[in-house]
Amino acid sequence: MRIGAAAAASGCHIETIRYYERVGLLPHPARTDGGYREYQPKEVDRLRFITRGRELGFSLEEIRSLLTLSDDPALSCHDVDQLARHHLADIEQRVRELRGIARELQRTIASCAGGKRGQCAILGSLRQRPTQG
Amino acid sequence: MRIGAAAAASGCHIETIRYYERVGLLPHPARTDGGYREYQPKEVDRLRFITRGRELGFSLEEIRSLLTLSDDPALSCHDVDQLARHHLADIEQRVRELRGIARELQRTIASCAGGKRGQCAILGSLRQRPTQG
DNA sequence: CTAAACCCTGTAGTCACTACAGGGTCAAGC
DNA sequence: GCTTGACCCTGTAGTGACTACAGGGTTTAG
Repeated sequence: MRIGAAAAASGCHIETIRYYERVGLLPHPARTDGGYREYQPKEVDRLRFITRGRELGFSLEEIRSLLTLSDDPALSCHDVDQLARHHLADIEQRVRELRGIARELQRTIASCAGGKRGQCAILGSLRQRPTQG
Repeated sequence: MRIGAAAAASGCHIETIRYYERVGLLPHPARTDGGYREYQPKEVDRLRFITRGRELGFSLEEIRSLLTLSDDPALSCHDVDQLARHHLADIEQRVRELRGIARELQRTIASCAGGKRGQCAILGSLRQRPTQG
């Protein structure tokens, strides 16, 4: 199939597919006489693997590792597990940080209380050092 | 004060200060005879406002808006409030997404169960479509 | 035969920095 | 006066993961 169909099958933009090829995540596919990329089912599977990994928030480098592990016939499940756990820990850390930020914003917005006067609590909070709590 | 001191006072890297100046978030400061940037307290305050906004996850464009609103003598508190609420909604959306990803990863990791056999549940999950749940 | 849909390459833009090369300035110590 | 080192300057290029575009070529349907 050609790149448009591969894009439709994988939920990945055409430009992104070419980008993945450029950075070496996808092999160079065969070409038609007219110079069009011609993808085999196996290559589309690989592309889906990548997009799925992206959906799960893995970086392209992490996906590169996962692909290497996946290609390995003597499948080292332990390495995959380690990578996934590490990634999970990263995500959980990000969630904690964002929740902290959200709490602080909520507090700031609440203290604004529709104030019609010249003193804006939100701007005031930005002018100050972070509240520790 | 010079840029190094301004960096220390604001918790912002020297290169980042120059970058903010380049993109127009900070005014061009006065220069010493030797060509060094010379910052006034007011400019350091502005820099702190920016770094604080970044800590709260505002984009530089959002901070640009906040600075404009902050500079406005007829302070439009409503606009500030709207911007902050919108930003909060963005963050909460991001947290929901990340939590969804974390849940899915947890499930996948759990189903791996230290398997010593050739079938890795994590890689298997990546080879498939997203689970809908 | 023509128009539209599809595809190609190569380059540059996005965001918010960060790193570097290759210089200049300034203060302290000898 | 001279050297050493800390500090600063400009300009450019790199990061990650794309995205957008210019300026072309190919294929297919009517």
